[in-house]
Amino acid sequence: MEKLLDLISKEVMDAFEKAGYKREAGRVSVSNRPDLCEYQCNGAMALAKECKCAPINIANAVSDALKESRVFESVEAVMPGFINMNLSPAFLADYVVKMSESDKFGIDLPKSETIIVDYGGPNVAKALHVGHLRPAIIGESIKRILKFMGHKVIGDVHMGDWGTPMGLVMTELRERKPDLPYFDESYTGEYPKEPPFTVADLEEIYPTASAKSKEDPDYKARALEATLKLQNGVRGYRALWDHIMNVSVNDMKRIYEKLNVEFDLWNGESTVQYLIPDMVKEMKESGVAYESDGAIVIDVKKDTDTKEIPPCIVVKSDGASLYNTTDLATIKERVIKYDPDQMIYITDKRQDLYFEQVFRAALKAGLVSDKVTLSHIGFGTMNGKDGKPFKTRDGGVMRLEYLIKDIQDKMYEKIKENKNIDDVEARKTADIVGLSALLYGDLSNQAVKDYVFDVDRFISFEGNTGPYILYTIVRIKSIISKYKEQGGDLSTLKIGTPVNASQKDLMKVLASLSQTMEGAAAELAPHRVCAFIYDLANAFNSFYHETKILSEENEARKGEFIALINFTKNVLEACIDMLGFEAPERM
RNA sequence: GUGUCCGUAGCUCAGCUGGAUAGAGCAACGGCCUUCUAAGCCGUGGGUCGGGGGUUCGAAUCCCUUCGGGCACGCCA
Repeated sequence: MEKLLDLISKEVMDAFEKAGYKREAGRVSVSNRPDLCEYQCNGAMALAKECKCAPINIANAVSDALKESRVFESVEAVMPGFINMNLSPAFLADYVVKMSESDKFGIDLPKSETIIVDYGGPNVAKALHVGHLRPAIIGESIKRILKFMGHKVIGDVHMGDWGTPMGLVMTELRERKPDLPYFDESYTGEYPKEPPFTVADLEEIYPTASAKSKEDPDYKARALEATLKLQNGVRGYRALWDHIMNVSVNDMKRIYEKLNVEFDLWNGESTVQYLIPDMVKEMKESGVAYESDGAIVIDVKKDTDTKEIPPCIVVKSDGASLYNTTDLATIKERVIKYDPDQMIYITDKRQDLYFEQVFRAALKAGLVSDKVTLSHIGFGTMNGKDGKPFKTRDGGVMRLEYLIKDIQDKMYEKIKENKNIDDVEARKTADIVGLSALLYGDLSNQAVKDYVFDVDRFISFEGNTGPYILYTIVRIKSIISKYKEQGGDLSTLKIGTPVNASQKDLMKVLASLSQTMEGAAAELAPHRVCAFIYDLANAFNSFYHETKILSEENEARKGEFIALINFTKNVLEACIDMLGFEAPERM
């Protein structure tokens, strides 16, 4: 379906043409003066100079040409040259009915693309912490938005699973349990199926090892040696690595699941190691990569640059690979395996320059064609109420699991205070509503900006929060289930012409969905979806208060109300699904 | 130093492909529950859109400049 604003614009453009002016001037926007009109066109004023006539004359001519239009209820030219319009209720109703009867609410889907979203970026053998929250939920939401828009989207968690940390863990493990068969290079038998450690062990081992290596050069040397053995495929070390991966990945999945975050690929740095030697060789042979200060680099400067862009280092001077190397190899692998149209990376915005370098290097080295869009969404820092990066009370880094639990516990307390319900249901509701608070609190901000993480504000039922949105949905669900109890049948209902102002407002908000989704998808901006559902929830609540729905005596009209709120609910639910949460039945 | 992002109400944030009186929420104050969930709705007060120039009929929005802050700038990720 054509977007509502486009339909209206077309109508006004025709009128401009009919009145003898160029049609481009007929672009319509939502009014910024709702007290005066619903939609406005400012084209007459822009046109005035070039036509050498008063803008009001143009506006008058155009509004005359629109007198017969069935799209508008009223059209008025106002000084100095605004054209103010109100939509015909019947036209609006017709539009919303068509939306409700169409697949995807009548949104015109773009050409379907294959898009890889690279987000998450956790490190194996380390507990997920608050720093992993934003990439996970922003990435997840972007993935869901793009999926909704009909794209084939592949989410890749892309773990840090191949560097020195792995060697550190193995070294510490060897200190503690030197007799394990993994460290016996003469051992040829099967290795145990059970890992020689638990997640809890792992999470304690890494910081210990990391601290030791900083103090003890000898220990550090052993860790590097272990890393090398792993990377060279020494059998015992590989087997041990598999254990670490299994234990760690299972735990990550458990936490990500709490956030409703799901990945299609559990790839990481290790995944593309096999591609690196040939890739580097080809880069050197073709001449794009050359030696500089002992390292292998690719120049990525451009004449148009306004700043100095340092070369992209592909191989370190000690011959080892680094983050850049695996990222380049990953691009190569993705092109071969998935032939994507886009790759989107979600990381901290501090990596802006880094990704610029990698993207240029990938293009220059021919790993990817210029038809493929490579983009980096850099998000800002999550700050505490003091405006400084979020820390626990004692100044440490909070584990993600605790952060989630904390917000869900607080929600539980709040629910128990307000409602008299049993613990099991309260707990279940608290988990759902708490998650909405966490996700919405983050996603409602523009991703690039730093934001203040304020649990008390997020879990509030008032204002622009997740719980408020859910409350609205639950309210609708409650009305609908009562309607059904009274013998109503939803399947026969159809949205009707609005009978009051708030109903019309609600329908106008609904009709702007495609505009919102197009923008959110183009800008990869979940906060646009948040802004939309907040508007929609507000519009519904106003309608709810102005209109008695179930006690409406006119049965046909009651049915039209129910159809409208049911559609509203469907849109709200689709939208919160794109943000990564869902609504409970009651709250 | 160079580059980049940000600066909007007391607080937290929208708005930024230029339009009429800059919007929400929180906090403050005042109304609205015998009736669909008051976790709601309606209303009041609160702003030199960091400052200064410029472009334009018109600028929070575009350009320049300046101040303040965050961040990044070759072997970390």
